[in-house]
Amino acid sequence: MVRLDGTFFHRDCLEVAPDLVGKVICRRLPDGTILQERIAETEAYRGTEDLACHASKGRTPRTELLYRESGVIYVYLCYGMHWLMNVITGEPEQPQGVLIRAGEVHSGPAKLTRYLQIDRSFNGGSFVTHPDLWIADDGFRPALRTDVRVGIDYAGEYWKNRPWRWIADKG
DNA sequence: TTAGTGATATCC
DNA sequence: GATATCACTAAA
Repeated sequence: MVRLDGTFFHRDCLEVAPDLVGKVICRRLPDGTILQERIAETEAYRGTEDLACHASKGRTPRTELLYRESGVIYVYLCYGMHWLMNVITGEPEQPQGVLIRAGEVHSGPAKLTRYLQIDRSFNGGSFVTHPDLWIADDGFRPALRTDVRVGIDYAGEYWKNRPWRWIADKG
């Protein structure tokens, strides 16, 4: 198991998102327990022109993290009760990131963060340096398939139909 | 299909 | 200060 470093995340989100599927997300709890789960699904959000990307709404305190350096952890609350976790990718000042959409065991972005006990306290940290949250490569390379992104009907026909969701193929 | 929940942005 | 919106989930 090798922890992913800055060079892994320092690429376009359209490269990082498929590469993240099959990687192992690791979380050390306060009592020392280490949780691990393989990533089964990711989505890419790319730039201000991508109407599904939060940065398309403008640069605000909330979206500021998208402009930070790759590897930064972006966690936000959705529908008042669900924490969603992203990793920032690409060049600083170019807002883009990858949503960790599901694990092998816990399907659904909010189920995964609930299992891993991730909340806003991780927002602004980094997958490269955080002592209790990181992503590792154990050499496994799953077969992938793609699909459109979920829950972005508001983004218009073009962006809604980008095949920017990557899913580990079963079997 | 719908309720539940609260941060965020936008409009007074 | 008020309101509308939202990268979701569970129950029915």
